[in-house]
Amino acid sequence: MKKISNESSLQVNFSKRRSGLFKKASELCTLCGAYVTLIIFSPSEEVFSFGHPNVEIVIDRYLSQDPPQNDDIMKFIGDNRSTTVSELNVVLTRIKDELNNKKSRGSELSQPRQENQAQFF
Amino acid sequence: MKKISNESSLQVNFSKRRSGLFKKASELCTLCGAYVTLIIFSPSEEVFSFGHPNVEIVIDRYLSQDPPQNDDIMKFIGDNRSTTVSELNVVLTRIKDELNNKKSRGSELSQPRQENQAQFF
DNA sequence: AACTATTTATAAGA
DNA sequence: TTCTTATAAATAGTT
Repeated sequence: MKKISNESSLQVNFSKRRSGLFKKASELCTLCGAYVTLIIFSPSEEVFSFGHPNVEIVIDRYLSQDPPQNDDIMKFIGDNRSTTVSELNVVLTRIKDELNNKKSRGSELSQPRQENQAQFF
Repeated sequence: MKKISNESSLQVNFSKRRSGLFKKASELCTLCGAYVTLIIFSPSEEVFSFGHPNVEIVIDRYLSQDPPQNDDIMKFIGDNRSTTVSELNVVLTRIKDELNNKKSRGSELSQPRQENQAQFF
């Protein structure tokens, strides 16, 4: 699985998959009572978001985890039955970036978390 | 579509759908080069997260939108081909909570956004 | 956890 | 874009 090169089919594909993702996210809330937030930026910087009960509450809860749970990534890998190599690459990229972030992080938002997380690495 | 009452089938269902959602989120990143974050809290408070390039970057970008785009919810509704009544309820709940949040909001994290958003309501 | 019948999502084309 | 439809994938229920 690789990035779609054709511009117009990328646009169509993005639109369809975005819809599908939001639908499944809301179904997970309804079916299981989960708290979920999903934020998507298109390649052209458009933002689309969903949150239950709302985006900010889930973000707040995520950022104020004490101590932060870093095993969530592992849970994802372990649970994903049919993960392909290229999908795992996405996850590995995330882990790499995550590790880099421990060392140099700039935004005001992330700052408060830095001290907490530092203990874990 | 309604919340699953049976505890063990809820657990199984949550596990399967969570995997599916993470897989689709990572596929959207790979296929379309989108920036995505997905945060899920299970009913038992476990947290699962995914982000590309990572969770914090997408959150930062979402929270620092200036001006914040409030039409994202409408885009979701307009785009979702086969949205059912119960799924729309989830969205409407979000809108309601969002509106409530404009009036009373407490957390440090959300505070900076409050002024920006107030102009929109 | 594995199997499978069924439903749903998606890609490609009109 | 929207609609159609063949194919692929996800899911629910079962064992």
